[in-house]
Amino acid sequence: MPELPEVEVVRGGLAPHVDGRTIERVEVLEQRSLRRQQGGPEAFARTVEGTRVARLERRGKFLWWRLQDAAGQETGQALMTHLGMSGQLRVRTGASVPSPAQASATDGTGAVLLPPPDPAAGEPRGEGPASDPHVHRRVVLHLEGSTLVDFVDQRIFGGLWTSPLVATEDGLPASDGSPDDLLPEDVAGIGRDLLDPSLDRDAAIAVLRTRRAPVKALLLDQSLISGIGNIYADEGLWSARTRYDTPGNALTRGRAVRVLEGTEAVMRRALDVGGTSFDSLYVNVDGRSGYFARSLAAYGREGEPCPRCGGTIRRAVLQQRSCFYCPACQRPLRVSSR
DNA sequence: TGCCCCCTGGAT
DNA sequence: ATCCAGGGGGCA
Repeated sequence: MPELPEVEVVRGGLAPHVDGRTIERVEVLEQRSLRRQQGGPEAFARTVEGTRVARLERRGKFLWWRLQDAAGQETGQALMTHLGMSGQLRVRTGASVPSPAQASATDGTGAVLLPPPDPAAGEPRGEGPASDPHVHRRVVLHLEGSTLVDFVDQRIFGGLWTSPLVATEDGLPASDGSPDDLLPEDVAGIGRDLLDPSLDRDAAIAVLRTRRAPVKALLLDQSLISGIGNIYADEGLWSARTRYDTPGNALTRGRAVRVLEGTEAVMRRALDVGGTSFDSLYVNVDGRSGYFARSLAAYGREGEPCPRCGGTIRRAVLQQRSCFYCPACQRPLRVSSR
């Protein structure tokens, strides 16, 4: 589900509910969701329980919670979250548990505020167990003030774990708005993302243009630039009239710039839409509702007309992932022999 | 740099 | 039954 804009929407929606709150208890319902935790669930609980949330930060698709102790000193550990393909973070507050009818109405949008499980009533709509988030709840974080954060993840590709903070290599803030240069060790190998003011675009473009791999593979490589997933890669490439399989070293500098700028623009638009469609009580974890229905030019539109030139959008496969592109206005490019 | 795998479903 | 799904890690 989530690429950078969706994760950022989650971060923004979650922050007011968790900032400054103590994580009193962690409840692990599915051990596989802690696969990446060193030392297992016990270490996870030990590192997280009793700490206070100092701040939420994000780089690319990684979202982490910086933790502090009761005295307000940071512990040097981050609570990592990655949503994988199907992960969601949902807030429940004791004061505002909606009726089952309200919960059903919000179900399709991925909005939050879940009622407690109600086995007697069942699902009032035709929503089967698979669309009932309770079925896929994997971890519950119990915060002070009757605030619960559910980690819901159908496919268990995402997860929660802890990672010690280290300094960035370049000494710059870890991400947009970071107060210092600390970031989780597990994020050290992840490139800065397109919303990060410290991203060195010239360097990224230079690297893109040295590689022979298809440009889409390079966009999806999180170590170079992070946050771009399958959808935004296709949309960014479409906006730059560039085919997914163009070798990186076939890109002119101008074209490489347009690919990155186009991808960034699509992400910012998605973020704007996501940002307006939820209020502070809802952490929207499903961009589909507001944004995807309308704005995608190519992704998922095989057989439909290209909104720019009227050509027919086609689907291809690269690295076991779908690529949607317009064969008419995204022309193949070859490395010029020179 | 490509393939395989990790998982659980929904759609066809 | 088969294919598909917005994630990434590990492997030759």
